[in-house]
Amino acid sequence: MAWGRSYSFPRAILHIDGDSFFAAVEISKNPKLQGKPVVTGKERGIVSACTYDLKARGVTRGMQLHEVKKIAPDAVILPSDYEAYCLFAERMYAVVRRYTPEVDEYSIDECFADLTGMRRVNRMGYRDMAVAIKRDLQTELGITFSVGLSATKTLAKIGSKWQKPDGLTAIPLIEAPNFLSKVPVGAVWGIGPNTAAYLNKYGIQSAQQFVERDEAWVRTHVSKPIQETWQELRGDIVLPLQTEKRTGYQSISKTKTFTPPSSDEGFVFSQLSKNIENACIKARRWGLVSPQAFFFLKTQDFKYHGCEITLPNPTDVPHDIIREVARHFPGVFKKGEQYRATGVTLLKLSKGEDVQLDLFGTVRTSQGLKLIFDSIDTVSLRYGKHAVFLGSSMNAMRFGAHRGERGDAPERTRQLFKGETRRRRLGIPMLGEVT
DNA sequence: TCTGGGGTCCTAGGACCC
DNA sequence: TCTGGGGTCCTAGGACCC
Repeated sequence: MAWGRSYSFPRAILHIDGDSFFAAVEISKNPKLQGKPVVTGKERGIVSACTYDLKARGVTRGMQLHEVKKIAPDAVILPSDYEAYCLFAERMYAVVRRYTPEVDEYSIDECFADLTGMRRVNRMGYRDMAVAIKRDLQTELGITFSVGLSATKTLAKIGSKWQKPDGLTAIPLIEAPNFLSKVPVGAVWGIGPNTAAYLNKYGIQSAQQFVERDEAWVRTHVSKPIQETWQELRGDIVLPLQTEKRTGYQSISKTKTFTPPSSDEGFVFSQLSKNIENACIKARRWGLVSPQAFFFLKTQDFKYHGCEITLPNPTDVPHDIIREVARHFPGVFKKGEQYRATGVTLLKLSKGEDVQLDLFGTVRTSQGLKLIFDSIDTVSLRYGKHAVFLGSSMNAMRFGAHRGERGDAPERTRQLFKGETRRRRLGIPMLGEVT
């Protein structure tokens, strides 16, 4: 059995969680903010992250920023700076890698590390390693972290959550029952509200009560992911660390809420096309192509109406997708309905076979660009200037010329479209002309 | 939870085939 | 035409996470 590979003895898994990460990065970037109540998420109008003093005053994630201002007029509200957060995340991973190569870059503000077998190399025990890593992170990043040390990812997560911010909690297996009896089962990583309610029905309130169920019960009563959680809580590793870098995505989605909501068909479609463009930008960045996409419209009462479409060929070009979406859009859009958001998901992504096309990379890129602009033009033509936020004179071009006016308000556009069938309005019969 | 955006995996059940 | 049994593939939808 290879040293360090066997899971038959307990392992030392660390979970590291940045405290109010985005807000903390902002403060680290700009020390003048030190000690001030900081909120990020300005661009979305809701709280992405906030400092602990604000949490203590009742500010929560997702809260509307105008609510925040009422509670805390002194709050410093900043837009998100994802580049900085990514940079800090990279620095976090790098610090941890000084102690072990086995690092799982779980998310932008969290990671797992397997310290097993590193005691000789680092000349210290596991707990001391956790202390040292935490200290290094704080010194070098100027941010505090909460850390959990235990035998599995799930248990380490419970540890890092145990004391926040700036905590360090080790849960040796022998002490696990004590800890787990104080943890509500719904607070366990992987057990959401639905599963928690389900387990409660069987008299399971604490994580420990779940652990105490026997294997037969678990096999027959909960799904595979929850069975795995059960094993992890008992100290058996079933969720190994993921130490490989991400190479792509299974799916890419883009959604955007607009306020106020709209019942204007052209406007809603234009939002969708914008999302498609953005999704394609991301797909191209990763060299991925999609053979299938899903789009949806979200009504004001948060109902989703959508449609899955098969693309003529795997693609990363918005033009290809917008064309197909336009075909199915009229079947999904309901007149008079108020929509608050649209979204698109590119599905079943695979690597575009551009490996040998690299030679023609520039050609390919410029073709792509051309097509993108083609599609922008196409959409602008069909759906009005709202379709993309560049062309300002579409309605003038298509309708204004003979009407001697420009229709820019959604209501106006609707008036202009009066008398035409929806299909006609959406320009479907003209697809051939534009391509 | 009066609700933003981006992901992953699992499962039940239908379609289809022998 | 009806009946039985069993396998695989696919999809819609659920649940969860950050």
